[in-house]
Amino acid sequence: MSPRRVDKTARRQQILDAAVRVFARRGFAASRIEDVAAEAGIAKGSVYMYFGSREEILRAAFEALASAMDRLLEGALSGTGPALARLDALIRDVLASIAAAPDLARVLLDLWGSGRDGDGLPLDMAETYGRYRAAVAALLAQAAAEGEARPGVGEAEATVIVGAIEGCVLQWLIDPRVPIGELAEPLAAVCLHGVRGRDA
Amino acid sequence: MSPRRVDKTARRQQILDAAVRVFARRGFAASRIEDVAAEAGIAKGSVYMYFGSREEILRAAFEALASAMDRLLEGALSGTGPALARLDALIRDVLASIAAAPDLARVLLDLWGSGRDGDGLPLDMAETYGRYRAAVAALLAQAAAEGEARPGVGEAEATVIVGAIEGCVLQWLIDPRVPIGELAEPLAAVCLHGVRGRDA
Amino acid sequence: MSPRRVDKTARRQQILDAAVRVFARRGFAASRIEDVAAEAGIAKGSVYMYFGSREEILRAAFEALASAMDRLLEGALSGTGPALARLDALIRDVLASIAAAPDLARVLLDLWGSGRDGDGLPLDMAETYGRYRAAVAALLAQAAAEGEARPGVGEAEATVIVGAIEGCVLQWLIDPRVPIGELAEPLAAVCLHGVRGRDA
Amino acid sequence: MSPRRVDKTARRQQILDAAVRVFARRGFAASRIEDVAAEAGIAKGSVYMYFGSREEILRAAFEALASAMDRLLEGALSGTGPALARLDALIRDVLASIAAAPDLARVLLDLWGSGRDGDGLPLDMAETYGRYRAAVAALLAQAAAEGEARPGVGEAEATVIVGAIEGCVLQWLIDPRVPIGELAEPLAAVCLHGVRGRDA
DNA sequence: TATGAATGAGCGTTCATTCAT
DNA sequence: GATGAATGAACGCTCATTCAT
Repeated sequence: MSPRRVDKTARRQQILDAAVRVFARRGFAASRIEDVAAEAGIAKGSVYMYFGSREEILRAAFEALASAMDRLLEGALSGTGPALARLDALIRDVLASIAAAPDLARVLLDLWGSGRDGDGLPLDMAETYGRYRAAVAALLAQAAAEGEARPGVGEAEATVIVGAIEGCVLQWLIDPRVPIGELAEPLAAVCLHGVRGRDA
Repeated sequence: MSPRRVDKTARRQQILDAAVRVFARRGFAASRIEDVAAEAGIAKGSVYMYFGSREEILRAAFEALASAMDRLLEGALSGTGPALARLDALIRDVLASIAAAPDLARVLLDLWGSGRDGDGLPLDMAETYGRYRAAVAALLAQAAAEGEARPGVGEAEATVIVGAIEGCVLQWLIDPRVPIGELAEPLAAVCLHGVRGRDA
Repeated sequence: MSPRRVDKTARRQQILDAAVRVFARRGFAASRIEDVAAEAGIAKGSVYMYFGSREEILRAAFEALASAMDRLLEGALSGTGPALARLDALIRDVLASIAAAPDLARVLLDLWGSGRDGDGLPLDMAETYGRYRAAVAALLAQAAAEGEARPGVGEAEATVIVGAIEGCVLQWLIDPRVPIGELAEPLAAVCLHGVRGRDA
Repeated sequence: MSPRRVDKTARRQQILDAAVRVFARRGFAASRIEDVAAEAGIAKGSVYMYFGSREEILRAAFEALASAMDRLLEGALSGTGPALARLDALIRDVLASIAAAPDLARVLLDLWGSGRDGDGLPLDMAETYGRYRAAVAALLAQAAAEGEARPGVGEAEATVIVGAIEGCVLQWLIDPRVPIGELAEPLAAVCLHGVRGRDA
């Protein structure tokens, strides 16, 4: 009548957190369900009470990442103030967000490659990055309207800026010695002014 | 040098090319030795006459990619002319190189994540990207010396520029609709002048 | 006898009925304890308050079937009147009994194969069918004594008659379009007179 | 250039034979692929070179059984001579066929129950038995035309005769002490003349 | 040299059973 | 009593690798 009570949502999150740590350490392909269970301190079979399959855990990690990113984009778009300042803030927020959850960020290495032919993981990373670019493009368009960006900046420049951010993350993922925490400043500076400098 | 029909090197290359096509299509994790053999038009067991293991094929792909990149970096560093022009040319060359061998480029998705705990693949991607950044940093330093870049540009800006290039490649890998071929121009423009523009 | 809502026996029967429906639908091998519990409207763990194991439920179904059959055989043997008439009635009763509880009958498909090496189910189906044959043989012997069956009919003919009955049931189990309800008449006719007919 | 050579068909048959022995012993549900492989003297994985799944092995057994039966029915229908004599011969042939391959016959216990909801085995046992009944019905119709069976014998009587045959097999499967080899005579006698006897 | 049949370790997933509440 | 979360042994299947030919 009063059975064992558990917060299923919390449990699921606990497993997801454990999985993210394991994925970060070994990569998704080399991560065994048993590793995840051990990291979560539960039995192998128990994982399947909360996730239907190994892939579903990866998808959950993707969703966590994507919704965090969407929150940031939303914030940048709905903010007030000059567009360029908001772009600058977005750059800082994205890097801060990644530094705050580095294990989750490491899963990007597995996520970027997902969705190819055989893996049954239609994560729609493409759409997520599309939204990313669209948000940055919108900020650039506003900045141009405000006279703070040169006329004509558009999708291509948005791709470059998104690329610069994600490319910095990529380098840090490949080599943790890359000082991700100190990159916000130069990242914003280069994106806004280039290496020739504000007045070169 | 004394070929009986095809020499070992050519055969090995043929298998590597086939493997790269398969990896590009399905990702390394989902690529079976049998798929590679079939794509190469040989028998499964024959692959092992040229590669010691499945991982070794991926390592060979990495080496092809890394040496192509080194060749480009070498060219940029040893070239003559203004450093900024050589950086601009490097950016174009990298993108052209990727567009010329898109399947090999797609393997980056698997390579970036390699070298983690469990996968027995000490590829030293980190060092490769370190050389990449060092080359760009050297160009920036020269440009600064030439008065073409603002003083103080260094490692951090090099990381941002490498990030911008690779981040554009990343976006194209995630979504082939991203027009990688048209990105050289805006990439160079943003890296050199930022979105505010040459005279903003 | 002192029920707190429902007594244990009724609850057990309720679970058995549910199990029989599930077994009939999916077969024993594909039937999960959870399916049975859901069909019974109780929780999975509760099944174990009434049955020691999954196999024990199947054994209970066997016992229900066997005791129903024994009741029928008992009736035929203890009845009065000509033996052949009682055999005729037995045939009708068996078919009627099966038509009255078709789900239970479907479990025969799982029961017939039980008791083999690995399944830990010593159901003694063999003995049940032995009693079945013995009863029919007894009726035949009486019929022969009454001059209503040819002399010499014995175990073998009993096996054929039991076979004919169960073989008709088998065909209906395999294909429900077989009109089990209309088979009593021709079954009795063939067993008693053959296809050549009463006066062929 | 001259790789190991095997007769794939023979190998497949060897595995099927082994599987049939295992299925006969433990039943399909309790038979592990590893048991089959061990019985065949090969490794577990090798089974999958010849069968796509565990179920496919059972299906192959079904097909062997069904085609043997079809051959017998074909023979009876295409034979010459009085229809009743051919029915008599069919009965003997079926029993002889089963006695000649008792392990294969034991698989019937698993086959009869196949094709239910959850098991993904659309074996069409129903159609096989439909052909069986149709053949017997055709023989009976011919016999009636020849004046050797009473008019009006039809599908129902065919069902009874098929039932009698298969029901005898069933009893032998349940209890190997049932003398299947000695049942042809009484089976034919009862089917043709009933227990009252030729001239009762 | 090339082959492809054979291997067997390894893993994802299932589910009967247990037991704390 | 009743529950349902948790367990972990078990098994189907895969596939990198080997090796006899």
